[in-house]
Amino acid sequence: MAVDLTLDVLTVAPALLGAHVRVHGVTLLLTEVEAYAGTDDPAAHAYRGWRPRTRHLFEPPGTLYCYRSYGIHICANVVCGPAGSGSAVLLRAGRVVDGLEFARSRRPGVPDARLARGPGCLGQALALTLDDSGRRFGQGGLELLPAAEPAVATVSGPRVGVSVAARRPWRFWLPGEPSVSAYRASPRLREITSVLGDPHAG
DNA sequence: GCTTTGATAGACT
DNA sequence: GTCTATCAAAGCA
Repeated sequence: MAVDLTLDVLTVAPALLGAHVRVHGVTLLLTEVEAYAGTDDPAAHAYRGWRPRTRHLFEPPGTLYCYRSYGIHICANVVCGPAGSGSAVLLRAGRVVDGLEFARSRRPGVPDARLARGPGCLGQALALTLDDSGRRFGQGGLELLPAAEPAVATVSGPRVGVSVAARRPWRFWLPGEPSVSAYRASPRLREITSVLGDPHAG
């Protein structure tokens, strides 16, 4: 049962848990994702509309959108939702199920369970670069394979490192997976929190 | 032009 | 638990 990427991002995101992503010789089972609802979502890169950097977000569902974070990391998103909505699912973490040798060589000294723990690590394990942004799943060796069966259970919570709309529980993960990254509030949110109180409450 | 800011990760106390 | 390297874009003047 393939995931219909044209559905709402909040439907697509949890449906991608357990799915496989294959690129650059490594296959990853997705264990953690976050939903970003395009121009409706203050935390999304697409919120302020089309920009040169975010152009691939506005391409058809099934497009890969990669961006550079904090100077050194490459994070990957799957564009989804209605065409042109700018919605995407951030791939935060996964478990390497094939191509372990490649992933290990790209992240020397890292235990297998942590090869793709966190969006920056995931990009590194998959050897993603900004040149991969704009590629389409299903073409040129970039594949998105649906989960063999729907996830037994999923959990949701606030998105990591997001300083706005922090109350939207749009992070989804598979409970009990060692490859799921720990929650970290945005540095900016932490400042705000210290003054206004806990934004996770309520 | 110049300043601010991250959808981070790893090192450190 | 806290601190920060690092750099491309965005935002502003």
